[in-house]
Amino acid sequence: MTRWLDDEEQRIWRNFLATTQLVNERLDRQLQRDAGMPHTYYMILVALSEAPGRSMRMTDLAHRAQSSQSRLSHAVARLEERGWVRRAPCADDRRGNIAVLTDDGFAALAAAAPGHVEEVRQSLFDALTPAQLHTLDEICTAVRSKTVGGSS
Amino acid sequence: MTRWLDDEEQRIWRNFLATTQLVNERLDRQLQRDAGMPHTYYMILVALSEAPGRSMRMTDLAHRAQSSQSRLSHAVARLEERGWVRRAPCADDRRGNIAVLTDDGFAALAAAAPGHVEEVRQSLFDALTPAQLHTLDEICTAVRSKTVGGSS
DNA sequence: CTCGGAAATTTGAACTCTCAAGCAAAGATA
DNA sequence: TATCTTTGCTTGAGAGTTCAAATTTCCGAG
Repeated sequence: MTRWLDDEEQRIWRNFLATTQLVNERLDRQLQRDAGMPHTYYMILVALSEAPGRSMRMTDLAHRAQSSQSRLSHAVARLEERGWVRRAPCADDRRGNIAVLTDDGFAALAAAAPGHVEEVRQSLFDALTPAQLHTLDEICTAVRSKTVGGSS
Repeated sequence: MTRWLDDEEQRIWRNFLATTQLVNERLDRQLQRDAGMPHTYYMILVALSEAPGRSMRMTDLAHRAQSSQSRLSHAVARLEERGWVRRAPCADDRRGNIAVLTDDGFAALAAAAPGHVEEVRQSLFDALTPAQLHTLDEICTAVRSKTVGGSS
């Protein structure tokens, strides 16, 4: 009673897989090469840069940057070593930690952004028509809203 | 002269990113949990299982399984330790190596497949209408055919 | 035949990610 | 106030990925 994929579904699935992997690899490679950081770190810096005070609680930051808490914790540790982020204790909750984007971190992000955006355009947007882009948006929303939370 | 993303493009980009990451995570988690292997290993086993003689040259296998040669080499080493794949020298090219799927490897794949397919359906197909699926296919093809090879 | 470059593959080190534990502080309950 | 549970975050170990540097073999030009 397994709902196997037929040939056409298989083809589409593999097409999808190859595509998303391609985009991811290009993104990661560009950032690593030109800015010396993986895409996940870039997302963390972006999230911080958009937060009020360029700072955020670790848990909130994890959600914003689409990261697990453990991953974020490790990543922030590395970013702290580079002087791009620093940690500060949270005033109203002594368990909490706040990650703050430093000026150096902001500068690193600003330096990395143009090359990254260009890669995003070349890897995705430039290949699509406005109509395709619109449908892609709908597709992503549909996939995400389906079974967002699984029982653990 | 950076071609920045406007607000709408930003939103779509992040939607896309979150979606592909979600699908990937679900895939990886399901396989790791239920079959004890990451998705990349699964793809290698699938590629081998579909090859004549259930065997393939390393380089061909790397292409088929969307892997770098280095990654494949490491992966096959691990798969060999589990007895799921073995290496054989290549007859007509002494540099070459052939990866062969063992019976145990085939059995492991067969055991993993149903759960994986179900996850694929739940994570992607079930959320989409036939029209969306068709467009998704076109989108992926468009993205992949655009700038397939970059100058290195 | 010989030399030099290209191709096939592996290896090692550095790095990131995941998972399972492990603390410490906060909240709830009695 | 004395637990008990939950929340926030970190830590360590194990595993996979990447990049650059070998290694071995093949191929073509002299």
